[in-house]
Amino acid sequence: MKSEPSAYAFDDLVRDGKSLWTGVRNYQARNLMDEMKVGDLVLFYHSSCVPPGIAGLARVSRLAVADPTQFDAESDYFEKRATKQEPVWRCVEVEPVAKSQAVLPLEALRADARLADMVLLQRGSRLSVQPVEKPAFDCIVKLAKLRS
DNA sequence: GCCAACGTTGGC
DNA sequence: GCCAACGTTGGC
Repeated sequence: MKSEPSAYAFDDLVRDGKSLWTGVRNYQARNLMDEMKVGDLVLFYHSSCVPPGIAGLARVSRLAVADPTQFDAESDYFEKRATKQEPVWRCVEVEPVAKSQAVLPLEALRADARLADMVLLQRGSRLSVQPVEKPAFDCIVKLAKLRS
């Protein structure tokens, strides 16, 4: 799951203890969150920063629920099509598990042949929630020295 | 249903 | 700041 650290960094999640992953406004990303189960592990990726990369490991602590920001007319994420009965956007809740010893930079991911098939590394991959195959996940956990 | 225009993402 | 890639919008 990607986040711009200037908006919400891994350390913010550590500080908060848990957080609803609000603001996702892409159907594919939403559908991926719908499939998540409590306990699923999440790589927390920092985007649009220097360096972009894996900042930590998190875990799904609550199944997808209606994203409350869609009902808030003051929010950037307001969705006028949404009603309480029929929400459009959902979000899971996540909690921190481990922080990367150092941010594992995108450049290092690209340099590792074992990760070549990752969605993240495909050309023009902009999805903010992406699936990660277990071999790639395990590889990154080792590279970033994340204990899970 | 097509597709051009537009806005956003995100690495560089 | 640039720009490629992608998703969405809306006219037709």
